[in-house]
Amino acid sequence: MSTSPYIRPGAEHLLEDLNSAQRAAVTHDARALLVVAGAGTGKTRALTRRVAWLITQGLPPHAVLAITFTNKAADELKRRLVTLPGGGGVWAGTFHGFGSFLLRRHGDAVGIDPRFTILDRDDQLSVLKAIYKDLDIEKGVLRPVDALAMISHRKNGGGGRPPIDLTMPGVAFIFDQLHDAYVERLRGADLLDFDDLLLDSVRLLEECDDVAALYRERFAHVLVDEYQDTNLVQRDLLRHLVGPHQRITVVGDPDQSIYRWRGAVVRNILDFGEDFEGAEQVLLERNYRSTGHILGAAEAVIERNRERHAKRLYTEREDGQRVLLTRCRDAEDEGRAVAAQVETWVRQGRRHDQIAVFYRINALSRGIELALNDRRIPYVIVAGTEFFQRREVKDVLSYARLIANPRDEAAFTRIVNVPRRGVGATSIQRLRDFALARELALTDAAPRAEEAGVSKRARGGLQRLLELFAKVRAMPRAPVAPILEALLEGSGYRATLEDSADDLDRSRLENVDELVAYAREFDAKEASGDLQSFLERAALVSDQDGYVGESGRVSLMSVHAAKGLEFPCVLIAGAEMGYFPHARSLGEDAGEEEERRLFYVAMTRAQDELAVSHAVRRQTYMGEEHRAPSPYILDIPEDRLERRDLATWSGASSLFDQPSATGYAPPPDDDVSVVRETGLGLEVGERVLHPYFGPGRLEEVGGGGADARVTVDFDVHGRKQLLLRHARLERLS
DNA sequence: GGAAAGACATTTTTT
DNA sequence: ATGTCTTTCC
Repeated sequence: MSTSPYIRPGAEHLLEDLNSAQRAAVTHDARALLVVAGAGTGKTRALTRRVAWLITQGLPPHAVLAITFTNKAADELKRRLVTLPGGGGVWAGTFHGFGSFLLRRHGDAVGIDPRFTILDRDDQLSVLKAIYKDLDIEKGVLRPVDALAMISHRKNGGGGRPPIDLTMPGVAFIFDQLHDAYVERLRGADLLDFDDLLLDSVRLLEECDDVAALYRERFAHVLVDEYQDTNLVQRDLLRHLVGPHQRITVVGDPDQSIYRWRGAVVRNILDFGEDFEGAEQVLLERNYRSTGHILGAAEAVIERNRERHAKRLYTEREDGQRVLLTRCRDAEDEGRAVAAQVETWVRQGRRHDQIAVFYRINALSRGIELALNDRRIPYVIVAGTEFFQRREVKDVLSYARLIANPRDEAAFTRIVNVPRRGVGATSIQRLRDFALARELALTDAAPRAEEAGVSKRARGGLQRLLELFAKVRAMPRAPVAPILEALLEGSGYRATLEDSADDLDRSRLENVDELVAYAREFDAKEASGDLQSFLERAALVSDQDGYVGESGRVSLMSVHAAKGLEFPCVLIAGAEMGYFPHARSLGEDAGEEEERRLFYVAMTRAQDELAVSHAVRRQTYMGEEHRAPSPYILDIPEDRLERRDLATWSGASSLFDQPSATGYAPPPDDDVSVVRETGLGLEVGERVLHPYFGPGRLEEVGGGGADARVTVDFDVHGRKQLLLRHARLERLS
């Protein structure tokens, strides 16, 4: 391992409080460096320090490109660098932000109007739905959401499972039509979706040598955080950006790759050495975050994955409390158990904001919220419906988008009749048909509404809307807040909310005001910020960017939202088959491995205390289901667990008042004729016993070796597919 | 064209 | 159980 030969004066303090592996990561002079940083090993710290280090070694800050997963991470990085001389010049942002940056400047070289608008998922769906109507396509054969998923899948360069089955009769034909129309529609209206931001950036660098040369010249060192969650297009972007004389550093942890469904490929980080010549790596394995029991339990879970990078985390912390595993009768019980546990921790001196509850799917928050409300425990939901996704906020932004880009069809459709101005579905469709036939943008068709056969009433509404746009377009593009105000007043949007008797509209009005306040703040802070950069900011902020610690409340969030965070006390709810792993991932190895990583990510957020709960029965929209505990729990060594059972019949609810209830018998150990690793000794038709599902009949054995999977028809729980490796089946003779 | 009532499907995670 | 889409009626 080679490190820099000498240290410039003044840089030593950057290394003082680092361990030797971290130092190596910070000072390494490899052309391409992969830092594999396990959970809680000081990854962000190493990355920030490395940037600082490079700068103190003489690299000009503006020659540094730092790509992070969220805007929050980028802001954090910038904040820390500001203290360095010239540190403010670093370009830090997300992949999508960088793509947007490139295309705004050079998009015209590849036929993209630099005034393009960024479409989020909602907008994409509305464009697609309009296409269904225009092309007279039934939604029955292929749902818009699935078509969209497939479009995105294709844009991301395939990889993994296609979201829809194109071999189904008629599907491929319809999909092709939708796909082509979608692409064409976006291009025609200067709209880019998230995927386009990356894809077109790659195209730009590929096709325009001078642009590529310009940025290869400018960025001498590229750093990427959370590399395990990059997709193929992002990797290509980096490869085009990083020429032979540049350096690249990527940081990540393959065990925390949890965005496969969005196109991320773990192989990116595993294959880093092949993608970037002369790559070297540094392993960060010392965990500073968790107690021995928590880390040991998490490691035991993740070890079972096959596709991983060899590493073994260790901690020098005490073992601490065992992982508390609570078996609950149903969701209601689980909610109460969670609330009781929060109270216990608070009694022991924890603050509410030191506690977090994680779940696999957002829908699970409901039951927990109810229970916390019952006990008057303050909480905050992280993510959920995010501010910029709210209907009213999107409405106002759509107005603003039409000022910036008059051809923004998605925005036009959204607000043309909000508030009501007599332009209903029929009028919109007439207008659209008219525009389509003449290859016009919707807004260009609007003045010719009469030709399009739009009714007189609707024409009046359109007229008023167009006048508003003309008026506001005459305003300067900065500051932003007055533009929003003018739109709110001129459209009657605010007045409609103010006059409404609906409670919901009340809070909508507040959100609208909050948006204006946000714009004011933007105006004050961003000296060069105009409407376009404001809209860009609004389009590219993520849920995770909104998280604030120190709220004095318990945090509730999905495991995905928890990525990158840490809490002294963590509860994981719903640790059951169906959630961990999620039902939809079953039957696909890569998917199941990701589910395990997800559980691992959840566990490793915890610093001091970790509690896991599962319910044996759960109410779904189809009725009541029996739930087996998550197989991942079975992988936690018994001596790191403390079990509690609230599902036995005798006085379960009284147990809430005595948290130290006695445990139930652990599942039988693998002694008697337990079959693992291979299917040897088990035959189809045989009766078998599963520790949680109970007795059943073996119906099918598929695959071989460690990947063998079996189908068992359980007497009580019905037919299940299991990975033999994890199933712990016993023969019942 | 619009509001209200009813049908309907819907649940993974989101830059 | 909820929110979204469709139908129905004014």
